[in-house]
Amino acid sequence: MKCEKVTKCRLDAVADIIGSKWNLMIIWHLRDSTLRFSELQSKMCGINSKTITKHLRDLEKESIITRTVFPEVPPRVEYTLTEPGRGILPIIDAMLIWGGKFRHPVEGREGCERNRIASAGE
Amino acid sequence: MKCEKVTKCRLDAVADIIGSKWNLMIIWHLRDSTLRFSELQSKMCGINSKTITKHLRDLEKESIITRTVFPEVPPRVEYTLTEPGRGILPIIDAMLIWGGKFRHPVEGREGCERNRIASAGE
DNA sequence: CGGTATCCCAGGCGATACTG
DNA sequence: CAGTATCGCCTGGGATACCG
Repeated sequence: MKCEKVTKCRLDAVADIIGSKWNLMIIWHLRDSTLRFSELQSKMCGINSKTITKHLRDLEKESIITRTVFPEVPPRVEYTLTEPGRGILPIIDAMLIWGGKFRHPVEGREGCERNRIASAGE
Repeated sequence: MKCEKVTKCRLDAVADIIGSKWNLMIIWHLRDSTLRFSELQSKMCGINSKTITKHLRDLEKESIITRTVFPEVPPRVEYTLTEPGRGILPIIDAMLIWGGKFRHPVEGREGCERNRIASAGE
């Protein structure tokens, strides 16, 4: 039976990486600077450490980011985009542009749902 | 606390559409022709009708595809990409190109996981 | 600090059956 | 043909707690 087009399956594979919200965000946040675990976590609306770890590991496995551990006393781990990883940036840009063109601007006031509760009083 | 960048949240929204494997595939298959429900379904490794229906409805709601019902005796429903929808095509292209550049070609023999079972031998 | 382990629920998706 | 309904598994991901 098999799928009639390989294209589709390729797409399928690529979508596993590009298709994940979290992956996209990690890559995006790493766009112009190396970040540490905690920095990433806080930038991403306080995403769960379990979740972020998983995606970080995936991206590392896919050679999209590199993970550097500094064996210091207060442990430090830094994440950086690799070259292949940087190749995704233009794609994200395109997505954002598309979003800007066809979707209503979304003022930004609503932020992400995840910390609407946290910012409660706000 | 709030996310420091709106960009991220935008990305989040766009990822809801572009970030879904199925959505991507539907859009891709519609790239150069209108297709009927069953055509789409068979092109996509025999994806479940429930699943495909859901995504089709989502995309329709987002004005990425249009759904045309022909009130004929054997019912016919056709799906077509809208203009905004076509705007996603270049992005998918970029994804595919990226995939081709940085990931090993993936000969295609493995097809999609979903019917590896069907092709058993593996 | 940077995780891992555990629990748990909501949702995604497949299979199957049924309908207009 | 083009769905909808139901069931049931599995993963994603949040919360919490603990560790090197």
